[in-house]
Amino acid sequence: MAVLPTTHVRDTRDPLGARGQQKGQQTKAAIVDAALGLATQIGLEGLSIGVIAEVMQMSKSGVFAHFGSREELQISVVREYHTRFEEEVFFPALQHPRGIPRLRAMFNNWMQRTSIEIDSGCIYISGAVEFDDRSGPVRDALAGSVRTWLAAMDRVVVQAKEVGHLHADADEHQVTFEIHGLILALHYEARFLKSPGSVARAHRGFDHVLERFASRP
Amino acid sequence: MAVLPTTHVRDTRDPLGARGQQKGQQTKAAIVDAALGLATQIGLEGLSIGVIAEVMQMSKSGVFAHFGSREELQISVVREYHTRFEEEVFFPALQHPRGIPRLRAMFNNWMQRTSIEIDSGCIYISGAVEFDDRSGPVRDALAGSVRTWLAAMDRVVVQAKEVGHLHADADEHQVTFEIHGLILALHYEARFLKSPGSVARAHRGFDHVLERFASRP
DNA sequence: TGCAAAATAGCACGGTCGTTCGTTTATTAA
DNA sequence: TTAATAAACGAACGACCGTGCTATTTTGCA
Repeated sequence: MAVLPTTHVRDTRDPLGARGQQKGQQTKAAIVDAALGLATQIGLEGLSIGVIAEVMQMSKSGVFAHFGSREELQISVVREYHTRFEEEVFFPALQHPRGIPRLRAMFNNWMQRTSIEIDSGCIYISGAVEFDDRSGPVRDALAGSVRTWLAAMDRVVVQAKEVGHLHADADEHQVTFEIHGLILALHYEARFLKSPGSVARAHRGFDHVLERFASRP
Repeated sequence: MAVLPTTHVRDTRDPLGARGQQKGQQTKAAIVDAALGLATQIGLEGLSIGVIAEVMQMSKSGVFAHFGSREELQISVVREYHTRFEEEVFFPALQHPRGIPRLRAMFNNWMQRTSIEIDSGCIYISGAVEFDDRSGPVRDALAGSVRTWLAAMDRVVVQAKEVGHLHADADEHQVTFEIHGLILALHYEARFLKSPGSVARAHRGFDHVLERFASRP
């Protein structure tokens, strides 16, 4: 069953690149996209193949065949979310110079995304609750993504120490922990409690963290 | 169906007090207790009457009859959680003098409870995710409980300003917001990510909040 | 002790779920 | 154009769910 190279160039399309996907790959991507949209609202556990099929105007079995199991579908959604999070929050912040500018950019991007997610929900937060005492590949994928992201935050804080913006004995995990708390409080109070003013409070909280850990000249 | 007073003392039992419940009330309380235990682990939405019946060694319909609907059962669980939260976190803190001592006691009790809930889960947190974009009586009960609790925190912060422990222009909502964030970060990083050292970080975060808002002599 | 009322059980219904399987249609490469 | 392959469908399954009925058992009071 080895795939042998053909003697001719495969049509005008490129074999794997840009838009040269097989029909199935396109459909699968569209399903994941739709599923991600649903999952942000009703959670990963709320995902049902029937509902997705309805949204996609496909049969249940048609959707199912692309993944082989509901779990695999959930994992695909987590991976897609991870990619988008990176693209929206992490990479753009790298444009800013190391230290507080980059840290602030990262927080702002994160805030920006969380603010949008006040309406749509965040699977890093809902997923944490849904899978906090379970085990299995979905949980592993989710926790892996979040740990990767928090570790990236840690590195940015370390850089801020290295360039002298934050004082040298600041614990990067402590800084990240407190910032993470602000994001979680924002999500909780704005999305669940519908408290007005939460966004401003998160921003002020971030300033407080910077003040606390800034290097005193 | 008015309950008329009997001419004789009702047996040796007191009519409504301590343990003098009708059999049904006792059973109902036991069901709510079991359901609360389950809900902290698998969430309010994860509650199923069948599983509760199994735990209680009763029939599904026997359990069901006490509540009339699954929703009513969920609300009973929320109310029970509210009561216990008050008893464990709020009331004991009132023993401490107003100002920072009481605020600290309240945070410590909250932390204590959250630390335990690293194993068992917290329905104020899981419930927020499960019901954040839904409406209905369960959501209302949950949001009401949480708002009551956060408002109590606000009052304690205001008192701390009044007695001069925190500076007068500190915004109590900001203080509560940041403290809430610490609790949420603790729950997230300890329960979901299993990161060691989270409890210490939450405590240090609380100290930072106090430093930030303490009145400078 | 007897009797009404309360508590619990048993059973079935309609519904949704993930998954399986055989079939049919659409796509792709020769 | 054709033959092989991929993709999608449709129907059915077993399991679990909340809930509504009607018996049956248990309880509590006279």
